[in-house]
Amino acid sequence: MRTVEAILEAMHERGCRVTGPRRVIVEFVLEQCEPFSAEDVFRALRRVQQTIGRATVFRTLDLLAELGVVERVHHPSGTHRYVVSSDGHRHHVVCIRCGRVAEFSGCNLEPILASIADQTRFRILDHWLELSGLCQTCQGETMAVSR
Amino acid sequence: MRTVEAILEAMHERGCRVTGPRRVIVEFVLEQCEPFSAEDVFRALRRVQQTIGRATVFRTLDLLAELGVVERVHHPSGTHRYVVSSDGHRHHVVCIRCGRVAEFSGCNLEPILASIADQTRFRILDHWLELSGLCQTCQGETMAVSR
DNA sequence: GATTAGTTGATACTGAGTATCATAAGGAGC
DNA sequence: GCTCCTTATGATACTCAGTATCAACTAATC
Repeated sequence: MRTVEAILEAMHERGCRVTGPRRVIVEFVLEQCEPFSAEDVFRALRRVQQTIGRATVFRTLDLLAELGVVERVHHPSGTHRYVVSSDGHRHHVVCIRCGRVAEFSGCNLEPILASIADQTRFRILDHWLELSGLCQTCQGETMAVSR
Repeated sequence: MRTVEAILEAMHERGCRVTGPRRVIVEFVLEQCEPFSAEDVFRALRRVQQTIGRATVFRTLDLLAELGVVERVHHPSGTHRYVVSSDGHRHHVVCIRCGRVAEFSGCNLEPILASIADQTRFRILDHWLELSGLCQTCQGETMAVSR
């Protein structure tokens, strides 16, 4: 797990300035354990620091994505979410009822990717596996209330 | 490959009306062999039929997605694209340079999904595997022009 | 042909994200 | 600590994708 200071240091090494707003955003982002939108960050920080600008939030999240601190996740709505990237390669399952997200590791897609590369003649550089379903809680509820 | 008439018939069976705009949109969609945005459809059809409305295009594409005629694909920009779906369960590889899309079948994810369900306690209902990379043509080009 | 419920298109709106630009402030060098 | 230069900021206005509304229209059933 990276610390706020380590991330700000990485920014500095990259030739970026360590500013108040960036520090506040990094601190906020590291506290999140669920995916969040830029708007979430903006709204939460507005409550703490009235003056922070929307553009700054977007810019800083872009920077954090470039630094590998967060990852952009596509949301079915078509908007971006961000997740703090943990070590290793991870994916998410989204609950279609309550929106809860679970992470899982070890997707072991390599053999599949190899056969696809073969089939399509593409060089596969990235993959995005997104699952949806019902979390444990909502499984119970849907027994009663059928959808 | 489905025909325009078969699709309009499916709409009718579903209790939807077969209207002029829907016919025009279905005809246009079936001609596409590359992914397209709703805006693409709107602009192309506006040239042919001045009066078609933006909302109608979005609504009809939604309907076609429900009927399984087209599939929604996420685009790195965060907007939706549509592709005409062929038979069976298929996924796509999108070229990050030219936007070309290749389909592939036989994703064989079942063992992986089972282990994920086990790990997360979710009941997995749907999965979405989307790959990005370089198509054969762009692989050649990037050798010369490094990115 | 009359009826009626689904569909349309114009319009205005929302929400995410970007462009612009004058002002503020980090930090390197002294 | 101070200066200066450059980057970063935030307010604002904008774009773009997609949605909501609603009166007018029309497909399809009788």
